[in-house]
Amino acid sequence: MARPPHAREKVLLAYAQLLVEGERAATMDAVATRAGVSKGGVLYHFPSKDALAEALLGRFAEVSAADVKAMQDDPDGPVRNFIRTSWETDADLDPVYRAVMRLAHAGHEGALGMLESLHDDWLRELETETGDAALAKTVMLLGDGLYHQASMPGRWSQQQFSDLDELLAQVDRLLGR
Amino acid sequence: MARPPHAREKVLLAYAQLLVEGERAATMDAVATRAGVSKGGVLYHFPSKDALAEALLGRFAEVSAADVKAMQDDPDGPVRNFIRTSWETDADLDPVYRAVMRLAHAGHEGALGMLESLHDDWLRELETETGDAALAKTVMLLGDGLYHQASMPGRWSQQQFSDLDELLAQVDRLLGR
DNA sequence: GTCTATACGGGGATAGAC
DNA sequence: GTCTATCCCCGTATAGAC
Repeated sequence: MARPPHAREKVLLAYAQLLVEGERAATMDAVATRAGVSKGGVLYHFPSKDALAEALLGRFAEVSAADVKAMQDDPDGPVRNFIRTSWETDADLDPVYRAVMRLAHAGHEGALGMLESLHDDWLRELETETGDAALAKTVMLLGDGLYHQASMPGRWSQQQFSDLDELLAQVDRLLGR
Repeated sequence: MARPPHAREKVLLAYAQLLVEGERAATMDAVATRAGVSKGGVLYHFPSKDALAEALLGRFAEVSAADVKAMQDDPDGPVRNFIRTSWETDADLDPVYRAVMRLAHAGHEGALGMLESLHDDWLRELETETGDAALAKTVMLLGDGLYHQASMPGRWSQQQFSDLDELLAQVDRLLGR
């Protein structure tokens, strides 16, 4: 957090947004325009495009750690927390997660590694609650499915399920509750 | 099918492969090299890069129609067929599907539309078998989860489940079988 | 039908003014 | 700390030879 120069923050945000719209759309020029600064201004804060990606990954590390913590602390348990946060799209993690996913799709090794690591953390929590590896993996798959749908640009099948409860009912069924 | 000039086929295949490795990697130059022809050779068969994308979508229409048909005709029923084919990665559809997904991620409208349409077809078949819309959507989500994992470059969590049977057992449980 | 040569545009990055 | 000007590389596409 730590109040960094406001412009830097806006640039990073613009970069993340543009990534979600398509990795190709995230040019230095487009980032500058959206952030309301000039190309040179962007390059001042981030000396290269890769520096921009690294900064995004740093942000990702922060929010994903917080996400795992929230999963552990949720009174409803990790499974329900996981399904809920995979469903909701306005969480802290979501926009950053989707941006990093684009980087991974584009072949960025660091992005790929961090996603895998978060994936592992999630799975560990799910296994802890369910005590059943196969079951945990199945819940994981449901979350991945939601992210798959969310990863599409535009408004792909936005409302597959009418609401979160309809989906949670299915999860309960799977858990034999 | 119809035996088109062999080179054309090789070019299209190379393009699809490169797309999966990363949309940015699929340059005309890279396609030419992988297909074993020159840049000019590629441009002879496909007058523009967009023509290459259109040809891929045409191929996708063919194999996805065949996929839905196979789903309907499978003696095990649409659900098991869907889960099995989402799990397996060597099917006819798979490489083309993944390539088109990259195009969609890059913001290609046509690719997005065709994926949505196939998605709708799948869902209809699942609903027909289960007679339960929410259940069908849940199965759909599992398949999407598998594709999400498969959509990552490299060997992301290649074997989440040790084998297909472990996953099918979970599906049976969900269906109450 | 396939290749070489080349024109053209866009994106990343540097230098230096303000 | 932010901007303008500029260079260079790479990717697409055209022209035309073989």
